[in-house]
Amino acid sequence: MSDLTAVDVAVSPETKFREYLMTQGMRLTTERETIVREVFASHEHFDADQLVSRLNQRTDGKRVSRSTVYRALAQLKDSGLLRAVARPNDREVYEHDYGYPQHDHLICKECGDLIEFVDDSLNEMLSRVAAQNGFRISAHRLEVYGKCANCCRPKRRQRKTDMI
Amino acid sequence: MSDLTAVDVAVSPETKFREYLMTQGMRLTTERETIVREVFASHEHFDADQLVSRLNQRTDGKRVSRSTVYRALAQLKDSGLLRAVARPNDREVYEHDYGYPQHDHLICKECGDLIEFVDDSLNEMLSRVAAQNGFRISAHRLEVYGKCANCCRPKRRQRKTDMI
DNA sequence: TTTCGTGCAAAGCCTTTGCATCCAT
DNA sequence: ATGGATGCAAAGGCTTTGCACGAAA
Repeated sequence: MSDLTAVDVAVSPETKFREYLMTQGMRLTTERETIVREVFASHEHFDADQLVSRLNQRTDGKRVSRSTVYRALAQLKDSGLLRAVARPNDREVYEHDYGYPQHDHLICKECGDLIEFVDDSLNEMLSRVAAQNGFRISAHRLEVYGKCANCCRPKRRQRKTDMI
Repeated sequence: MSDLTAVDVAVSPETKFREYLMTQGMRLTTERETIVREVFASHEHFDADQLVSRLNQRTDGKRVSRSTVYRALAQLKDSGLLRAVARPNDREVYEHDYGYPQHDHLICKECGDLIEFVDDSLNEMLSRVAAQNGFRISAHRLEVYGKCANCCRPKRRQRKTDMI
């Protein structure tokens, strides 16, 4: 992800997941633990398929079936550990919703890059609008589409990370 | 839709659609014309399936196949006449993007109602963020999830349009 | 005639689910 | 022993596409 600062959290994702599962009469199985760890091993955005691939590449034999991954993703979302942020290619894209500050995204239509940003005035605006409509907000999703700085500039060839 | 005021437009949706199609070397066929008219006959949000149903209920024999509807929706989107606004039940939901002011939505998780709103500070914020990131915005989608006024209040039974 | 469009049915794609087997308590 | 969990394969649900026929220029 970008340069947003991680937030201090009291307990690890595994623990938080276990606590959630317990409230649902479920257990933190080996598979589910493997998945949470893999999910929180990196701050990148990912979709179900990418997660499955990452799990399949493991050499420690801790593979998990696709079904279990999908089931776990739903549980991670319900537990507040993950959040669905976009659906670029008809695939749900997830990101950490635990230990990470709330933010929104600029989405480049050319290279698909997701740029995170935070702006307080958005929340002020949302509160105002909610009040005006007697609406009780539980969440929001703001996706800003366009062209990122890199894709905007005149290109000889496309350069990914420039300025070396 | 809600109480947003329609914007004056120079040409009809049909005309605008025809113009777009011509630039693509396509024609405004009877089917496509039937679809644009049906789409712009009402300001409600709709999904592909609802549009197909509306077209199937016609008694004037002007029915259109599902494939053609899907193809036309893509063209209407490309032409700037329609915009995809949400995807509540895995169905893409569309609304008019022509002759209607730009706005965003409060989406009630209980009853599924879409409430439109406009707030200038959002655009100010977006411009600022875009500038900071060297990002060129082409569009945005803001979905605010929660509970609408109607669903919030203590209910004996659920009432749709109250206060009679 | 030639190109574009339509309709039908089949295929695609991501995701969900039925079901038999397994595992931990 | 027992209820939840996993994996596989099949089913689902929306959307897209191949293809032959039809219509307009």
